[in-house]
Amino acid sequence: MAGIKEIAKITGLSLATVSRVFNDSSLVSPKTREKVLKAAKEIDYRPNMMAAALRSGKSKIIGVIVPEVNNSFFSDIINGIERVVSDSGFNIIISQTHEQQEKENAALNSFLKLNVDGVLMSISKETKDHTHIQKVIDSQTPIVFFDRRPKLELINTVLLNNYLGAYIATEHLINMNCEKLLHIAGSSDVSIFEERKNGFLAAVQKHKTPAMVHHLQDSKTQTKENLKNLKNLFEEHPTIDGIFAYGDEMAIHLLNLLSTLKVNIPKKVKLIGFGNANFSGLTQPSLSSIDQESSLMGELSANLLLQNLKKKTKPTSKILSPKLIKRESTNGSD
Amino acid sequence: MAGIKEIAKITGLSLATVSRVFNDSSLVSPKTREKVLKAAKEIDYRPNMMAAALRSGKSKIIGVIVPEVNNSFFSDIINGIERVVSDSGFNIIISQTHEQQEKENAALNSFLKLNVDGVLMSISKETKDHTHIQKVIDSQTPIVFFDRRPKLELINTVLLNNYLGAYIATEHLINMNCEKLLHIAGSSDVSIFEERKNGFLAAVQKHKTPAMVHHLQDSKTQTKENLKNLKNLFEEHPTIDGIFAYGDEMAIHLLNLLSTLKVNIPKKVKLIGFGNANFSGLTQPSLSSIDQESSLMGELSANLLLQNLKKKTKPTSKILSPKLIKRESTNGSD
DNA sequence: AAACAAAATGTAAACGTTTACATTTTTATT
DNA sequence: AATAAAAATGTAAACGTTTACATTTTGTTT
Repeated sequence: MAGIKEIAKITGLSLATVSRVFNDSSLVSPKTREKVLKAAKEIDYRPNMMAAALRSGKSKIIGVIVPEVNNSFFSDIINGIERVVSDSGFNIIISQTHEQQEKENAALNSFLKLNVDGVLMSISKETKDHTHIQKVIDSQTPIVFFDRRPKLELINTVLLNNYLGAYIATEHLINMNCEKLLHIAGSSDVSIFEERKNGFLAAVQKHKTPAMVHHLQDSKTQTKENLKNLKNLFEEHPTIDGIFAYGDEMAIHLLNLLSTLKVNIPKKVKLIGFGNANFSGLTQPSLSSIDQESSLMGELSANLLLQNLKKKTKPTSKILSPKLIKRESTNGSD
Repeated sequence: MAGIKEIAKITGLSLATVSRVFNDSSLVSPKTREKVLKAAKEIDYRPNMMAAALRSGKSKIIGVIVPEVNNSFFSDIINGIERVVSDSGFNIIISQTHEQQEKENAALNSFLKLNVDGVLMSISKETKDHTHIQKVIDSQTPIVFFDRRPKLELINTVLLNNYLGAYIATEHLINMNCEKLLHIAGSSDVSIFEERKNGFLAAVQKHKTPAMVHHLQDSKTQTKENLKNLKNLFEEHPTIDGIFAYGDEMAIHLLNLLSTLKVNIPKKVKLIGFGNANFSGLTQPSLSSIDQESSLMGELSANLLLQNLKKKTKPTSKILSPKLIKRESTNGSD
């Protein structure tokens, strides 16, 4: 008995007024409010969120789903979300999908059972079926998608302009006097990778720069198969002098591969990645990349969700613009 | 009305038996159990965890506190925790402290309000005051500390033998024929860094190897101040041929610094870090390090907590043994 | 000071489960 | 077949809040 009831007894007030102090404060007089807060402090009152959630239907919990927490992009997003959301007294509960649809379903199910007030998520690469997402939408739980969206209508999204990012990256290579470009493309099943490829193609076409695209055999970046193929590629096309990789991790592997092939970066070949991962500034040479404004993405998503929690607004779509980060890997003078 | 009551009505059973089907299943006959499950599927029943939590006092939520999620060590731990805990039907809720005591307090407070069944945490570097932790302990909520522990008695801990890790790392340098060693030490306020330093000192003493320890001025690794000091250090002591850095990120900075000083790693100087971060295999040369068995640490912590949830056991302390990861930075012949 | 409106407080039911306790049904024992 | 024991089910209160509605208090206007 260390609850609201206790405070009511101490102060001689009713449950209702005490409760109101902690919620809709405007309806209670300053004196009683003070009395209640004093008593609350005295008994070290901690509201029972479960009880409040049950009665009010609002859990004050926001569910966040990311593919992987150990990924600087997503953890920056989480930081952005936290910053916005914790000020409003919400708790966030994070689940990882590890890019598996099954885990995504499980996470959403847990969220519904926990009665989360809203969901922020980036769908997994593997996700094809959207019935579980539809279930969330049907349950009237507001949901905002960031970075990756499902192919559904009328949803809230905060996305990066991947096409533009790739375009900028490619133009940067061209500006640095590259004359024969290569794009290492990510899985064409993933729409953001497709957009990056398209941005690359648009830029080379615009500038009439000779270019080629290489698709990896294996979706895992660092397989022997992939590296062997790449090695062959470079040997067959020695005139390549600019590479745009679909992601920073891939770019780092290229950095290492080219180094073993005694190809100097950036003198002989310039290289740019995508994502501006936390390790991209640490390599040697440091890696030029495209920054995704990840923490801003988190903040915007969270704000959009909070807005939806207040009152159902019509579906909104925000598109962020990526930024070029110039580092050593594209910076060599000849 | 899509709850247990609905199912009771459909099946003609009482609330109690229906509830029992979803909990203490042994007390209900196979036939009725089947009937209930069928009805549950029919109406797509989703238990309301808030109600269950309120009544039973068990939230089925475990709170996890880490300094930073964007850190391969801690996210590996989280993965380990998830693996163990999700099988048992628990949800985990993750909070970051960003190494700030204030955020740690806030997180623990939220956890108590949410009535978490247990807490898994690594205290922040900044934490000096333990009253908030004591509050959790007093509230009878089981708690397990991993990697970093507060200076409190009678607590559950899962720790790494940092002393041993440092010892192994140092011995490895000596085995690779280093004759003058340097340790770049982390803040002496943090006990794990102190242990690493002690391990280093023990190893050089044992092998009678000349050695020195450098303490950074600024706790942030990559400040100009620090780099300048290090540069001076190397110029004053050109005979140094083996370095043990207190962490991998620091080691990478050294890698870059030495490279600009035209000092070849590993031919001239051998370098080893600590932590086996996700980027350590990606640098050039790749970085030798000490692996912390992070995901095992997560699993053990989670198991210990689950055990405590079942029945209050007496405080346990587990110590994990780190493993040497040999890579190029210590592997040069000559 | 009467009449009314606005502000503050109170009463009691409700949220959806779990669970102690009571009752009924089934099974086993004689 | 009677009895006891075990298994299955039922009854109803309780968990700690919130909130619709009712009531009382305070302030304002005439």
